[in-house]
Amino acid sequence: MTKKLNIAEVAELAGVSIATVSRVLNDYGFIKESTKDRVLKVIRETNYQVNAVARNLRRKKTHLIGVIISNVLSPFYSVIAKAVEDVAIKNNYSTILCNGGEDPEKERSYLKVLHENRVDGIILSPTDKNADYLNFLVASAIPISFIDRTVQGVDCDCVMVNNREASFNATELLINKGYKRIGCISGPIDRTTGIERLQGFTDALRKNGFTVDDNLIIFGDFSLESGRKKMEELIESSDIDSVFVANNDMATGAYQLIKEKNLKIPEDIGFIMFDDPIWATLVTPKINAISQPVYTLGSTAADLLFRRILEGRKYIDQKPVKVILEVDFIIRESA
Amino acid sequence: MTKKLNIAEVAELAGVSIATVSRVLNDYGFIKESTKDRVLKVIRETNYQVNAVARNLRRKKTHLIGVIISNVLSPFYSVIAKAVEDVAIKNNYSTILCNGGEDPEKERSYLKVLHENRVDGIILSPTDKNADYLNFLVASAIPISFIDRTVQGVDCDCVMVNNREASFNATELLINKGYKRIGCISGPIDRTTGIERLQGFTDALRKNGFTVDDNLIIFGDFSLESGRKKMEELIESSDIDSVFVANNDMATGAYQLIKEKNLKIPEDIGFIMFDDPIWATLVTPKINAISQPVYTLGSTAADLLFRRILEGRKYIDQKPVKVILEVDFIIRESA
DNA sequence: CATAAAATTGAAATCGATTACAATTTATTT
DNA sequence: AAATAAATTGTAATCGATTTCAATTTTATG
Repeated sequence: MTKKLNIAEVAELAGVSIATVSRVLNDYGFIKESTKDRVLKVIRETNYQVNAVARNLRRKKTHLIGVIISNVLSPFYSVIAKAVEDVAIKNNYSTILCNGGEDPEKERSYLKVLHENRVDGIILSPTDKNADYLNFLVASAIPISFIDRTVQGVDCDCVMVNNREASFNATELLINKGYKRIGCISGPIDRTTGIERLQGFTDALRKNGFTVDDNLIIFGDFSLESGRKKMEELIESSDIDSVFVANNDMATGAYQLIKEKNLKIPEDIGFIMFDDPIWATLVTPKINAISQPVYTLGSTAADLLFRRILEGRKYIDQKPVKVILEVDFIIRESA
Repeated sequence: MTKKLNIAEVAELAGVSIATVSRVLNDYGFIKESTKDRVLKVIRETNYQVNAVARNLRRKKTHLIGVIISNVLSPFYSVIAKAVEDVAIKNNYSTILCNGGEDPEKERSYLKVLHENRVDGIILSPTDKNADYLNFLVASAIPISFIDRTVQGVDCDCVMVNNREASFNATELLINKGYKRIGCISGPIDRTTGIERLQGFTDALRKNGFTVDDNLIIFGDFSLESGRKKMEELIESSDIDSVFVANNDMATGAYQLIKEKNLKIPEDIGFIMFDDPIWATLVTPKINAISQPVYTLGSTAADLLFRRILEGRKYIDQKPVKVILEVDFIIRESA
């Protein structure tokens, strides 16, 4: 069990002052080659590693960013996590990943932890219930980027996709294929993604002379389980001939149920989903899907964040940017 | 833009000493109710948040653990990440998630970052190339748990599954179904998971009087792309009638290819895979799979880690534990 | 009421680095 | 060789908390 040294002990061993060791650690100022070598030798031999906690305290920078997403298990969010992490590494930052779980309480508690740990920035896919706390964070000058969703009344950089338009197009495809009783498994309407996708759906119905039948619209919580359950309810209560599902996890659940009930796609039921999970092309027939530029979503949010983090003074007072990325609607064989 | 206060300023505002504020923050020692209320009032009104960096420095504890997995995108590792995070929260810890990417360099660099940041413990799915550095970490008394794989010559707690036995059983099923030319898409043999699963495969062949034909064994790197490519090579070079794929990502790629080539499962080709991704039951026919207790894998590793972290003195010198979990071999319709 | 015990508070050391500034050495320029 | 500039190193303050120890105030006890 080797004792863990601190900078003072390294200095002692090398026969120099603490300041000199710090200088070689950070490679700045003037140091004679020979003393530098001597210090480096000690560092190497003792396996000394700086204490980043002390360094961060002094520097008032942690080189840490926090990411709060609602579900690491979802292929959608895990790609985002990866993208953010990639950008972070490129900027020499590490990432604290937090699983908000669509739970405002948990989200709030994570925000607190991240703030207490003085992360240099936060990327958040918010649940819309923590506006006050978020405004407090914004006020205390910690950069935040929203991803996938925003929060009313909080003014931050954000990156999203054209949910409404994409949902509109998807629904219209169903209409054009001749489906008449089109169901929708929507997300919660207190998420911007939930409401916007639903709006796109109803927009399309109205524009094409359909009446919007509330019985055909049912609300899940974006989880697989809810997708499955809501699909079952939809099939049993209303006589739908097709369905638009508002995200990949719910779509997975819905598809499970359709398969169990032995319904044929696209004959018995037309199927279109927001997101394009890997299984969409593995099953037969292949599923029509709205493919989001997920990686870009994440990397863009991270880029925005680092712009503020790194070029602080220059960007800090700039108005927040809102980036809307275009999705790709892929027509395959399910409607 | 509210200024961020420190404990001294809070003390000032409340008209007490720093020590007193610290006492109410941490709820210990004797404090008069009335002064406590006064301090709490100031804290509330100013939205003061402790600086965890300073606290961590003084306490020599960060309440942070690090998790290095090789791919957040893989459903396997993302479940592990979730499990670890769940356990961490329960213990009032936060998690720094790092994507090792099957790259020893990157893994090494992350270990360094985690160590510098003085995380209280590390969970690692290692690549076997950083034994020295790991031993150095072990020596400096930072608790480590291996998950999914181990490293030769490094003595840590670890949690794995019975890879060899499970692969044996899976392969034997293929044999019993009458397949004669059984291929294997193996993982890299410098990962314990790679070698063990391959051993299970060859064990089964030998026990059943097959000769082990090197042409039927091909090595991927556990990624989707490699699964796809290796499947193609296998089909073109050897005339296999069935295949055992050593993990879910490679299996996904392999399945993509099989579908593109319009091969029928299980008639043209029998298919069995290690892991049980969500799509295994979505496709037709459903795929036989070796289902790992993934969540338990993660939570167990985390439990072991926290045992060492929290009950330090008591466990610190205890011999490392090795936990082997049983997988579930699910026979469906693909062989 | 004096005294001991308990409660309450604060002063100052500490954690381990960074960094401004001062001090000393060495090199360069007249 | 003296004066000046540049290079090298060290001292001490600082970041923002926790915690030990001592000092002071209250309360309890005989």
